[in-house]
Amino acid sequence: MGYDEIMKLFLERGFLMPSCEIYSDALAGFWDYGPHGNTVKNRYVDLWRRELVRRDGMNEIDGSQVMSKKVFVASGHLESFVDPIVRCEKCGATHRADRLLQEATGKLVPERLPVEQLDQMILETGLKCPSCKGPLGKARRFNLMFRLGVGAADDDSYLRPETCQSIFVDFPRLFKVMRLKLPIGIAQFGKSFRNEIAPRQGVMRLREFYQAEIEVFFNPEKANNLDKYEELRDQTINLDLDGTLLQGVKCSEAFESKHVPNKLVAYYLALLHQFYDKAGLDMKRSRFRRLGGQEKAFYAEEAFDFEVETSLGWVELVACNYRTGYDLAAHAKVSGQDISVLDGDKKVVPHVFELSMGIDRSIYCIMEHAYAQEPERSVVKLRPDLAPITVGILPLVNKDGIPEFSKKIYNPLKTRYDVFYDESGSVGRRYRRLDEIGCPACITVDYQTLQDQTVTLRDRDSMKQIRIKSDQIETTLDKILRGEDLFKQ
RNA sequence: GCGGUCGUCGUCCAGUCUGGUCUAGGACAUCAGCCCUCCAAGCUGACGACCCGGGUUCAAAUCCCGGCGACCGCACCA
Repeated sequence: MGYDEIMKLFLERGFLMPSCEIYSDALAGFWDYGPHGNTVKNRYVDLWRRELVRRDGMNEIDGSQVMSKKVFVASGHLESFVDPIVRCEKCGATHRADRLLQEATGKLVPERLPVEQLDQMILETGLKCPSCKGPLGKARRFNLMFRLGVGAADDDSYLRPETCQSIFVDFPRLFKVMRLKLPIGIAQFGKSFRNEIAPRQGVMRLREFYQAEIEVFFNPEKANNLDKYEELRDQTINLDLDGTLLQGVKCSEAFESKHVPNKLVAYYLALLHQFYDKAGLDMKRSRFRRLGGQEKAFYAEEAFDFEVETSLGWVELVACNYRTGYDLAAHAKVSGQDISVLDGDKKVVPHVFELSMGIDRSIYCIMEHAYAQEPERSVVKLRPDLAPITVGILPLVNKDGIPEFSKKIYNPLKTRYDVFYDESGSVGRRYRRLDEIGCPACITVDYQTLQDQTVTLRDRDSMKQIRIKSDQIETTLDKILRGEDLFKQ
């Protein structure tokens, strides 16, 4: 199913809407989650907590979104999270100054060259606009961070462009007071902000977006000394190495053939593969793509993007970056604090391997993979514990005491599950509506219920029905949420 | 940011070229009622829109300008 169908479903069924929609000056790249979208997001994050954070014994924090200027001096974002651009004075086209010069001179032009030097080079080479041969204006740096003025003094600060900087600056205290030992993962779910020049494609590129980031701190001398690696050594992943796709590579093979730098990286790639499998992605359409030198972030020594294939092409869901000691060393230098920690009896500056997950796009891709257009209906085959509604309670008819009995069933379930009570229209219509938002189960109260206290339980995917005792509803729902298939014949 | 295409009920479409008959029409969806013993049935009724601002005109959904947004292409994507 395609992007248009999914976005239509999102807009029509209360998953998502453009932020500030009713105003004419609404900005691109900002979206609000509606009730169903919000529930799916919360449930997705819960899955992330269960299957990555808790499973691996990580610590989760929640840092502030506004951070001081020096954080980004240290992180390199003030200097490097920029594009040097020049604008043509005649046709108005914007170009990357460094790339233009590189093309014209054939020499390497570092991206971080001061703008004065770029201007000088443009003057010397007599560079003109490649589109219209018009004169070029002054080069300037466009920083993708949102700047804020805090307090009456209007102190420079920034909305964080990635959640992980909170983890790095909090790390020294966390390590001490939480009695942490290397290797240790610190995780965070929250908002990040990037002033994209041209946000596109709905939630795929946002200016304000959710990330779930995991920073694994480890002793670089012990990157191959990891007991839990054995648990996942046979887990297979798909690796894309410079355009060559290796499908079904065992974690152990990936390490032994040196496709990944160490056991720790192999283990976390395998763990992430398992996570998305559980989240319901079609893993046959997934890969870890090793990034070449040009593509990597400025802080990454090795990088693998976890990507899935969708109607929009391959979409990056998680950047897996081996950041080395870059971040902690930089924060140590700029802050003047000692950020090294004790590992055994040796002081080390830990290295970092990160799993930087885009939440909004993950949810989009899971929905797209789960959406099926069947001849008679649209159905989203979400795994039950990600569904916005777990169960619908439907009286078959609106008379003879059936609604009353249905409400008796509904009321005690309300506080434990996401339940939806619906008595309007035909029962078939109500099934269809719930299918379309991914609700895995419906309970229908009929005349037999009044006789023997049984209700029908209807399965979203097969549309089959079984009868269960009404006092068995909660245990049955718990089974469904655990992923048990009660409708197999 | 640039270029192209476009913007009408929740959704899809008619109306725009050729200004007035548009008090903006239809279908689907939604809501209420009737009916109703399990997969979008039927009947009755209701709710509901010209993206925003300015201009031209006796008169603007319709023509012009600007803004915002969407899509496609370019560029960008730490």
